[in-house]
Formats: sequence, C-alpha cells, structure tokens
Amino acid sequence: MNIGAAAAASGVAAKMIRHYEAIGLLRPAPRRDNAYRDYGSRDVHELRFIGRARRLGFSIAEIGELLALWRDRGRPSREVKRIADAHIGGLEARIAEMQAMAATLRDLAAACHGDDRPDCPILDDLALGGHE
Amino acid sequence: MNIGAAAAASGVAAKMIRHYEAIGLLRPAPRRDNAYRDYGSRDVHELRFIGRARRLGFSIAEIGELLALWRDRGRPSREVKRIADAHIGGLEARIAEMQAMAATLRDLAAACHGDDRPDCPILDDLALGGHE
DNA sequence: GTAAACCTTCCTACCATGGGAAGGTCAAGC
DNA sequence: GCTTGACCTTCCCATGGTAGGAAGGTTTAC
Repeated sequence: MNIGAAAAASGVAAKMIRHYEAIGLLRPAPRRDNAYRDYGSRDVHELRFIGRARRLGFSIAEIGELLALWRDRGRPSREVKRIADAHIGGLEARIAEMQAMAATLRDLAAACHGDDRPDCPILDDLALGGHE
Repeated sequence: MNIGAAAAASGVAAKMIRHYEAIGLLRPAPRRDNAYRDYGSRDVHELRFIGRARRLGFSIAEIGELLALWRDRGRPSREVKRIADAHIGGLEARIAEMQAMAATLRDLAAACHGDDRPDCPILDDLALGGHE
C-alpha cells in the first residue's frame, strides 16, 4: 500500500505521514525496491489513531505517549486516563481563558455605537489597558 | 527612553518590540547617536495597546488594522466594531470546538477504569475513530 | 510511447515567541 | 582611569503543526 492510499484510508495527509515518521512519532515504514514506503492495515489503524487524537487536540508529545500505551497490550488503563485527564484540564483552562476574552470583547462591542462617529470604547479600552 | 524602559513601561518584551518593528506593525523607532532606539510616552501608549490586544487574542494582522484605526482620529467606530465582532465570532467558534473535544474526552475518561487493567475505552475510541 | 498520477527528498513558509552569540555602549564603584 | 555589569545592537536558530513547491524518479493507463 503506497503512502497515498494509506493517507486516503486514514485521513492523514501523506505529507503529514512523512513528517510523523521524520520526527520519530511513527517507526520508519518499510521500503519497496523503488524506495516507496509500504503500509499495511495495521499502519492505517495507527494513522487513524493519530488523526483522531490530533482532532481531539492532543499534542504530538501526548500522542507519542498514547501510542506507546496503545502498542503495549498490558499497560494499565490508569496511565491513559491520567493523560486524558491532564488534557481535559488543559482544554478547560484554555476554554475559560477564551471565554473571558470573548466576554470582555462582547461588553466592549456592545458599548460601541458602530456608526460613523469616531468614539469607540473598544479602542479606548485597548489604549488604556483596562481589565488588566 | 531606551527599548528596555519602553518594554518595562508597556509590558511588551524588548524582543517583541523589535520584532513588531521588523514586520512593519510598528514604525521604525528613531535612533540616537549610539544607534539605540528612542521611545517616547506616545510609543509606550501604542505598545500597551498592542500588548492588551494580543492578550485579548487578536492576531497581528487584526492589531495592524486596529492600530491604523486608532491612529486615525476620525475613523468611524463601525470599522472597529466590525473587527471586534469578527474576532468574537472566531473566538466563539473555537470555544465551541474545544468544548466538544472536552465533552468527548470526559465521556471517555468516565468510562475508563483507571486502574491496573488494560481495557480502556479512550484508546478503543481513538483506534476506532468514533464520533467522527 | 506518452501523459498523468504517483512517489522521493529537500527547501521554504506561516505565526508568535524566545534563546543565545558576538560585539558595541553606558553608568557606577573603586 | 579601569573594571564590571547592565544595557543595547544585529544575526541566526528553535519551537509546533501544517502546507506549498521544486526537481527528479516510477508506475499506470491509454
């Protein structure tokens, strides 16, 4: 199976597959005589795993950990849960931060006329550095 | 006023001030005989504007627009509001996306024993690509 | 036999930030 | 006056994750 077919089957771009191999996230794929990488269904499975984890916002480093656990049949589920929980915590923190940003901006935008007049509390606030 | 003092007064790192100048976000600062950049209170004001906008998640491009509007005393507030609204929309979309991620992960983590046993719905889900 | 679609490696860019090297300049203390 | 340390300058490099493209080899379909 060529890299293109593996990409189509897994939803991970061929470019990204090569990249993941280059940074050591994936073990180097075996090569055929023409130096083409050769993939099997197992690799596709692994690629789908990676694609899905990326879509869930896991970093490459986290995915590396998860992959190692996934490859190890006997690993305790505690480890996986720990990584997932840490990731959830990180997500929640970022969500809270962005919600605070959005709330501030909504307040400012609500107070702005949004017409031909130049007075604008949004710029005033940015200039004065309120809510610090 | 040296770049270090401007950085301290504005809360924007000296490294970033030079960077913003290099990419054209800021006009080149005047130089003294020793080639040191020289800043005034007006520049500090502008830097605080940038720092605050960055903290609110505006991109450099957006800040460029906002700065141009800010420098233009007569601009209509409509323009500013438009940029802010667009930014709020982007923030809300990203928040919703991250909330969906967190919810999925919470479900999965809740179903995971988190003990010595290897069964783990988190890994199973990642492998199978559910919720696609 | 030729064209299209594929593969390979390598270089480049993005965005925002930061580390660090190598060298010039200023201020304080002795 | 001289040293020391803090500051400034430019320059290169790195991060993370993705993507575009160039230059060249291979396979497949017609």
